[in-house]
Amino acid sequence: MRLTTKGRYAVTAMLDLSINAKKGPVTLSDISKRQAISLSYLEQLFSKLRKRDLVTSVRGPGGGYMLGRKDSDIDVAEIIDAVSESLDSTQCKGKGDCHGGEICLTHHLWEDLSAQIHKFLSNITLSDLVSKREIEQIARSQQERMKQIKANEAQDQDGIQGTSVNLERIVANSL
Amino acid sequence: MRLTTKGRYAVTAMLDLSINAKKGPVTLSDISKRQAISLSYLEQLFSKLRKRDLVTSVRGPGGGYMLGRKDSDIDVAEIIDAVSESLDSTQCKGKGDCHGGEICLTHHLWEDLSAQIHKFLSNITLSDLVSKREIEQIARSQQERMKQIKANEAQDQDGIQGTSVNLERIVANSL
DNA sequence: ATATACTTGACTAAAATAGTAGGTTTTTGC
DNA sequence: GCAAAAACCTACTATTTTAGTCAAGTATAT
Repeated sequence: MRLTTKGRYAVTAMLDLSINAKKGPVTLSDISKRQAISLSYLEQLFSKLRKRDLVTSVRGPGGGYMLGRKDSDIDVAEIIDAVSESLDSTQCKGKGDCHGGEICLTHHLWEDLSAQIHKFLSNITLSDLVSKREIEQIARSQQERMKQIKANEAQDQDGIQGTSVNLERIVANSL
Repeated sequence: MRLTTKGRYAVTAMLDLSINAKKGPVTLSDISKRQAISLSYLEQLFSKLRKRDLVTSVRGPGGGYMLGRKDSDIDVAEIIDAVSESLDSTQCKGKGDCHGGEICLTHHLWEDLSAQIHKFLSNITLSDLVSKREIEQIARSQQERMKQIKANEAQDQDGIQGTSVNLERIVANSL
């Protein structure tokens, strides 16, 4: 288990989906604008999320991404695991031995620790997050702005980023 | 709170101190050999640990580092905090507002999450870790080897690393 | 005095993170 | 059928963080 900004990006994007994809697929382009995450980076992340069936995709015009399951069935740990690199358990994988047969020193400890952090994060679902009142309020105001943005596509991007609430940045400073 | 290899290195080194510095200071050079962490990287880490008074240093011949407090008073969270980069709370630092006065979206959630992970790690002390029986056993066999190493300093380093139990590597694959 | 060992700063190398660019499918609507 | 919208895919680049190296100090026990 590794906690870095990558996982936060992923959780933020999934949160955005959870809020905005209730009535149909949402494009990465929209998420990119709302959360100020680069489109291609989102593509990379969603490729991994799709492989774990955390999201489903619809191709073609009007397409986009939706949650792969109910938001109450998707937990934070799953999302972070999906986008984080391989767990890199090069040695002593659960066998309790390593380094020439000697007992694995702090192995059990860190396994415990890791397991407990994982368990903690796996008890928090997307729906837990979304159900916070303030989140929905701000999400609504973002949807309002998206309409304006779409109505006036020619507008410069600085304006969009300057006024749009930035889920990612909010998330970034806490974990 | 950020969980990366850096924090694991630091915790591993502190564990080594906790085990080996009971009767006097331990040099970074010894830790470097036992845990296969580069001396200079240890120097960087211990500089930060010293600033937080997690370790004390003794200069001159026979000097080295010791724990700054009882191992039962040093927790994992403190160690990770000490070596990890600034918490980077560029915005909405506890004020609950950001982005032009709008309510901070997922701020409270992640603050909670971070706080709970932190709390979890702060409940695990070095002495908790050291008290695991296997750890002490293997530590003793490491001390035996150190004697041999010191008795025959001219020996090549590959031999040392090849036979020495590598605390760091054991730790690395679990979190 | 002098060897030991901490201390500091500047520098380099490798890895992970983040972003760019350019394409190819697939699907919809005209 | 065709054009546009969107996912999908591959390769490349830039930035940041980690990790390690080097060299010149400073303090201190013997």
